[in-house]
Amino acid sequence: MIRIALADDHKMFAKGIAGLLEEEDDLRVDGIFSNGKDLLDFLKTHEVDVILTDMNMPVLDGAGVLEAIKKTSPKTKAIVLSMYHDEAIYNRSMKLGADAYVLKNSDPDELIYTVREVFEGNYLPSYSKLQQQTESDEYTDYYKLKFQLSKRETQILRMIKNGMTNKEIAASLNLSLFTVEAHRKKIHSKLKVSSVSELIRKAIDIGI
Amino acid sequence: MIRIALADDHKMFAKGIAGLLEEEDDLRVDGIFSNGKDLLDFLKTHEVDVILTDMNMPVLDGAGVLEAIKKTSPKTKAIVLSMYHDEAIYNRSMKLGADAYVLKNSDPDELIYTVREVFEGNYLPSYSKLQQQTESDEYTDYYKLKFQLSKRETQILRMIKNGMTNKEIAASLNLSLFTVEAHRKKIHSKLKVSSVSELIRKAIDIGI
DNA sequence: GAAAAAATACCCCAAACAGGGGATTTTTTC
DNA sequence: GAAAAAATCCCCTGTTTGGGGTATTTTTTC
Repeated sequence: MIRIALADDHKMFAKGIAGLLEEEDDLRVDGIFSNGKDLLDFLKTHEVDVILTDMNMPVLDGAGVLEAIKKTSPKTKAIVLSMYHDEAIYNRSMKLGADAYVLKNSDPDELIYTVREVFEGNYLPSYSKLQQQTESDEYTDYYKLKFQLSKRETQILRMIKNGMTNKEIAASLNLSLFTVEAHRKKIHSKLKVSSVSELIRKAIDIGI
Repeated sequence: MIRIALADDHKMFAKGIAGLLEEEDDLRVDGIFSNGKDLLDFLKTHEVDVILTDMNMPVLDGAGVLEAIKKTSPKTKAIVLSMYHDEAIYNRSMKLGADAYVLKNSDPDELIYTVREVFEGNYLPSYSKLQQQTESDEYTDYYKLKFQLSKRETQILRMIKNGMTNKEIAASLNLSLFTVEAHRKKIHSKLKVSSVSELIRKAIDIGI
């Protein structure tokens, strides 16, 4: 039996995940919390095998949880739940000792699989696994078909969504600023938007 | 027994909500779908009392679901689940015949309460109810305390997040463009961000 | 009712974005 | 291997943001 505790400030989502995991015979959710502090308090008196934590939480965020866990109960495995396909957040999580990084809009089976593998100690986190999570998502596929974004466009859209400027994107991909601007114009026309804010919103909606 | 069917493209979330509702003795979830079309297909052969639907879905979105439902099974009540505290989306939902509009980051009890009231025919949707949903959220409270955003700042942040430009916001609130810019600068310094994209992301993180 | 906070409005300047065009090279597809 | 699509780069122009000020009026708070 794999004992689990989780923290996520979106209560509906937290309860949701818990129900999902409880359906599995070998998984048991012992605690559901909506911030990191409540989770850590719980862990003072209860032992679990795996914790799932969101990064953005009030009072004590995911980073704080990871740090504390690695100190106080190093045997406990930690899986980060994140809304963002963002390399910077991914790297920060790993540095803080996370054992896995799962996107919130990935398939529920993906999460269950990861919990088991992490528990067994067989899971080797990598950024390419994160790539796969978004790529295997059938709905992203649908939108890819609907909006016909090319690979480069998808990549750049993701970077814009993650808060990067055209200049930063150009530097990061070794492209001319003009090229990035050209891609951006194409993205705008394909997604029928005309500003960053609309763009980001659309990107979130279609789960890119 | 209130019979429910729901559609949301975030599978984890959909399964989550379902589990949450199933915990109540008087609620039963007969179908969980990840797009509007699958939900409508189900409704051809099954009768339910209340449907819950996300607005942003592939294949057939929430608007399409509402339109179809009101035609084919007008007795079925429809509740819109939305990520966005956005008056435009709210109004569109209502125009299309939604019986209620519930935010995804509101309290689970809020949703359960709304399902029951809508089923009983006692629920009168209003935009002020939407206001309450965000305001009663304890975590938004936490962030309000942390970042000390004023009312006006919160309002403007929400409008920026919803894709409006300073000019549009100024026009909509009957303010000078300078004023909106001034507020925006304050918001930036309070949230420690320096661009729209970071701003929107932060707004989503703190659930505004 | 005085002090503090919020909301309002304005100026300046530099940086970033948005949209219009055109053109070449590389890669994919059939 | 020809045609189509994707990716690259450049120019021009106007709009929108971002950050630095200052200052007055309105509202809140104690």
